[in-house]
Amino acid sequence: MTEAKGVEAVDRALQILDCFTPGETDLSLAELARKSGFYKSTIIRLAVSLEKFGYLIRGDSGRYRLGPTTWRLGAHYRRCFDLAGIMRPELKLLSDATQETASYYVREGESRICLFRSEPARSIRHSITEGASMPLMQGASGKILLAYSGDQSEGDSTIRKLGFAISLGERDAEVAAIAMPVLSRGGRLMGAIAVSGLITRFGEDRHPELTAALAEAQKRLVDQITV
Amino acid sequence: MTEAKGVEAVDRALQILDCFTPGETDLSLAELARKSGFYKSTIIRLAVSLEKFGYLIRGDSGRYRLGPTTWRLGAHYRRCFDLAGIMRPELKLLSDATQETASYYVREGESRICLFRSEPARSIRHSITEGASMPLMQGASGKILLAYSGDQSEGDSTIRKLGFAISLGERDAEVAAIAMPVLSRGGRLMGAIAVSGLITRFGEDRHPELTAALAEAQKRLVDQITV
DNA sequence: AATAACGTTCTATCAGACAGAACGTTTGGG
DNA sequence: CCCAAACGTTCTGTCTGATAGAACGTTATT
Repeated sequence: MTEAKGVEAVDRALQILDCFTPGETDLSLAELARKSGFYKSTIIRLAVSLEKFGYLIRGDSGRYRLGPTTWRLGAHYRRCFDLAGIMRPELKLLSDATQETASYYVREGESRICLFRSEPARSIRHSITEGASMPLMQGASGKILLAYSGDQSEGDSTIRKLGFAISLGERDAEVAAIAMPVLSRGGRLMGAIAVSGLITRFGEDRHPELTAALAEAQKRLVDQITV
Repeated sequence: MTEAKGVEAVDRALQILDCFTPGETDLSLAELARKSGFYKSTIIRLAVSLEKFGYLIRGDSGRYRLGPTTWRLGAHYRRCFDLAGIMRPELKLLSDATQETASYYVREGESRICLFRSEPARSIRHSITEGASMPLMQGASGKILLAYSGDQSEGDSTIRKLGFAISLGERDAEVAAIAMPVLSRGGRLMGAIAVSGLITRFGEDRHPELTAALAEAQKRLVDQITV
C-alpha cells in the first residue's frame, strides 16, 4: 500500500522551517536556498505564506528568522503535555481518595469531552472512555461548564454560588456525579473535574466528603497550572 | 502594487494549525473541517504533510493534536530572543568598560556572522554592521570559532590553552581585536565575543585589561544563558 | 571598475491540489 | 436490535497554481 501523499508545497514550506537549526538565529535567502536545495523564487513565495502566519519574520537586512507563531504553537503544545502530566496524577489521587471515578471535561460547543479519567479499583464503578463526547445539558460537569462559560441563566448563578453541581441519574439512571470547575489564574474556565459512580453511593450524607475531596483537587490543580 | 502572493496550500496548512486555539488539546477531522471551512479530503492531505514533519500527531482515536516540532521551533524562536536580550546589554557593558567596539559572532560555514555589536561613544572606533559576514580565517573571533568548533589543528590547541585569540591588522590593517569563546553549559560552542578597535590602542600593555573585561563578560553570559 | 553574489520579477508548462461525490465504518437514538 | 446520522476514507476530473529557471537590478567584494 502506497503511503498517503501529503502536499508538496507544504512539505517544502516545512523544510524551509527545518533549515533553522540550533545556533542559527537567522538565515538569508541564499542560505535558505543552499540548505533546502530549493530555488530562490520558490522560497520567496513559500516564505510569503510563512510570514503571513507569523512563522517567519523578514528583517530589514532581508534575513529570515523564526516568528512568534512558532512560540505560540510550541507553548500550546507544551501546555497540552503539561495538562496531562498534571491532571492524570491529580485524578488518580481524587479517585483513590473517594473510591469513585474521577474525570476531567472540557466544553466543545454543545458537548463536553472527557479528556482524562481515573477509575477506582472497585468492581462496580462508572466506566468512562477518554475522548468520549457527551451532551452538555446532562451531567454535573455539563452544568459546571455551562455555568462558568459565560452563559447567563438563573440556574447557573446558583451553581456558581455553590461552587459545585450534582447530577443524579441524568444521563444514566444508575450514575450520579458531583463536579467543580477548574479555573486558570486569570479566572477563565479551563474545564470541570468530577467524581462519579453508582447512584446509591452518592447519598446526601456523603456529599461533604466528596465535595471536600474535589475542592482539594481543584486547589492543587490551580496551584500547578500556570496560565 | 499588488501584495506578493504566497502559496495557497501552505496558507491552508497553517490555517489548520491555527485551529488549535487555547483550551483545545486535540481536534477531530470533522472539527477541523468545521473550524477551517476546508473539505475533509483537503485536510487529510494537508495533515499528512504536517504529520510528516511533526507539526501534528494523529492519535488512535483519529483526533489530531499539535506535535513536538511546534515545541522545538518555539524553543528555537525563544532562544533567539533570549540571546538578543542577554547579549546586547552585555556587549554594551563590555564596550563601556573598554571604550572599544564589542561584538558577538557565530560561525556560518567558512564565514563568521556578526549577530550583535555595541560601539563606544568615541569618534574613532571600529564600525561593524550587524549581520555582516566575514571570513572565518581572518580576525580574532574567526580564530576562536575555528579553535572551538572541533577542527583539530595544532595552532588551535594553543588558542584553547590561552582561552583567547588576538588579531592585529588581519582583515583591516588598522584594526586589532581580541576574542573569547562563549560556550553553553554543556561545553558546546555558541559563538565568540570580541573587542576591537584602532590597532594603536591594542598594545601588549593593554592586553590584561581587555582580556579581563572579556572574561568577565564571558562569565556573566554563561551564567545567563540556559541551554 | 569589474565581477560575483544576492534578491527580485516574470512566465510557460505541466503536474498537482482541490472540490465534492461515493462509500464503508462508527456512533447515537428510538 | 435497527436505522439514521455523522464520521473518516478513497477516488478522480478539472483547472488552476507552483515550479523551474531565465532575466534583470542591486549590492558587495576584489
